[in-house]
Amino acid sequence: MKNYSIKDIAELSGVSVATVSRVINDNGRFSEQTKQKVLKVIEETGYNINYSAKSLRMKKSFTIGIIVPDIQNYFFSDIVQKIEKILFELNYSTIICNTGRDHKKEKSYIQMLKGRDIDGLIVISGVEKFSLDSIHNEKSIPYICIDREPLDKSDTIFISSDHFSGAYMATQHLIDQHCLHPICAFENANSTSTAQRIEGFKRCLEDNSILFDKENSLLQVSVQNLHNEEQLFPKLNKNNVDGIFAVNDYTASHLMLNLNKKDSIVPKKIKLIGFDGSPVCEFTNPSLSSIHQDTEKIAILSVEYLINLINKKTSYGQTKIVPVDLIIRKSTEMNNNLC
Amino acid sequence: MKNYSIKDIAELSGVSVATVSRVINDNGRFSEQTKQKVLKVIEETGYNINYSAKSLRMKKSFTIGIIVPDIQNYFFSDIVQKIEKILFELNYSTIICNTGRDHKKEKSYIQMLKGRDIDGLIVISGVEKFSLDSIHNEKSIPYICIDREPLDKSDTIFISSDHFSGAYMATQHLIDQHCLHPICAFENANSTSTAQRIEGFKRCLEDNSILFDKENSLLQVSVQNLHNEEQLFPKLNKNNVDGIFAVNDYTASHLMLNLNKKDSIVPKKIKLIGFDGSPVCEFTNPSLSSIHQDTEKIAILSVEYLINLINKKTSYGQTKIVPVDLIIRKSTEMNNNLC
DNA sequence: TTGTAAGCGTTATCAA
DNA sequence: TTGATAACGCTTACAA
Repeated sequence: MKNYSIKDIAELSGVSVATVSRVINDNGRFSEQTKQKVLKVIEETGYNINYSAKSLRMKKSFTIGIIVPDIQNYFFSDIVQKIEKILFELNYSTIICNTGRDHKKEKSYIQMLKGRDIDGLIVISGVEKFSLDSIHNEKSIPYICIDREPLDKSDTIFISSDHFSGAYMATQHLIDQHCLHPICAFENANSTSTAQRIEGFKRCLEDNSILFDKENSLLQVSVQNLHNEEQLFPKLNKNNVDGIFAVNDYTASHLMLNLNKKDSIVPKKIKLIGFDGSPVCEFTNPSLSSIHQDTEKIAILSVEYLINLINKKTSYGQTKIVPVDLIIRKSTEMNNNLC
Repeated sequence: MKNYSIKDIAELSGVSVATVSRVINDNGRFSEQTKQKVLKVIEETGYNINYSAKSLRMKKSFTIGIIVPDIQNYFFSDIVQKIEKILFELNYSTIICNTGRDHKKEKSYIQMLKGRDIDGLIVISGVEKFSLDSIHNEKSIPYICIDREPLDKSDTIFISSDHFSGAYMATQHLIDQHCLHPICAFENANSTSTAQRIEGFKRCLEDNSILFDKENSLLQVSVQNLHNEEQLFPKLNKNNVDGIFAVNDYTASHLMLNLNKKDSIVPKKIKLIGFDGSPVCEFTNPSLSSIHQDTEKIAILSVEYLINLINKKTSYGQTKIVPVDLIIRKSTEMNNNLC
């Protein structure tokens, strides 16, 4: 079997290439008879569209790029998978670009995506503010930013979970569970969303008249080194910490492992809550309270707005905030049932 | 900024398009002087290669497709991410096709990938034996099967973890930990790898003179319904089950949640071991023993052989088995320290 | 309703 | 060392 081209189909069905093209794309007029004839030949030959040629001609590739830091991360793979599913149903191909948080790799990927004439781009999270790096004009690719602030908001549509409120809810929950000295744990505060979560934490303390000071209310940890982290307990004890809001489940779950290594102090002495709502929450011991992000909604919105942007059906410069939910599990349970 | 083409670059640097192409691809001869001139213009204009045109002309797309059931699954996302990383370094783009285990979606994806003139394909796991569906001839796309048997072994290279030995090791470990009545738990045995794991379990029982019978040695569970599974305990009690080899960590971890819901019977009454070596093993309580798959090795081998296949540097019909490791954690610990 | 032909941006052949 | 040009497979005026 050779690779048939539209020209072969034209010859085999005794019509011109133009007609074949019209039939394939159901565009323009042709008789039912020719249509059947052509379709039959296409069926028989197993003809396959050549997208390179089509893209070249139409300057449109039916391809969407996704820039994502790390598909190993549950939240990212969840959202990517959902976006991909929706796009597939819309007949778009997806090129997933896993940057590994490497700025050079990101640049390089964007270069490649541009060269492939992608119709649109979805940027998920990441450290710096995002910019497509091209002079702002009609040639630039429509893109959507999820959980990552664009350098220029008028360039794009910004979609984000309500990180601030989520963090606020988490912190308030700790306080409601009688935590007097809650702190916020994180690995780094580089990303937009982490920064917002920390802000939410801070605001909640203030609203509850609890002193927030950078030195003692924030705890920077390195998950990699957590298992041989000697300084953790002294730090916690010094400030009488009885509640920890970790900015994501990854940090929270590792923290829990460490805290409970010798004695089970979560939730008895320290209550712990994470952020993301990942599956690991169910498996930790005790199970981990968390803030659940609505990835389904984020995925749907992202695709919807991107497609609208591509078809110029909506305007740039919008911001969409997606609500989050507090999921209460055992890691923040009160000590009613102490023996 | 318009999108510059090679023609623009040619004009701006006062040479022909042919020369520009030669410089860009460093192929053919040209003077150092022209090279510098052209490179300078490229730099200044921010010229970007048009891959559609290049692919169309060269019948080569510098793109590799990956067919994968579900990137939510840790093992898959791990391996996909590693493959993608290696391919990126080799200047290949990757199109990740998440089939959701949907046969029609898979077909549709393969159609699309063919239309994009992909240079090669990596197929990861999946239910049925894989076939590219094209008459076997020179036009077919080189592909690698990971953990999924090809319909025709002479068509491809088959790379797989040593599922059989892994399962054998897991089962032997249960027996070494004094389990007298081990069983094997799984959701379904559709995939090649699961079937092999069950085989390994079976053989190990036989080698240890433990009776294997389909009815009582195998336990089919539905993770979805596990939390309200009433029949689980009667089944286990009936056969005096004291050890469970679950064919993957996903099943194992959910099983553990269920088994320990009321009393902690793992590992005291029942020892439990999984397969995959996913991160969740560290978080379950008790931590989950498992068989670790060497995804790094699998990824490296896959890319290496695929590239060789593309460049006709190796031959079809090979099979590569990648060794696995037994990781012992608390879920299979013996009851020395009973109080 | 159908056909002809130009052109999308490359690479590669052939000639200079 | 360079340049002119055909060809890759497709869509789309424009013509018939």
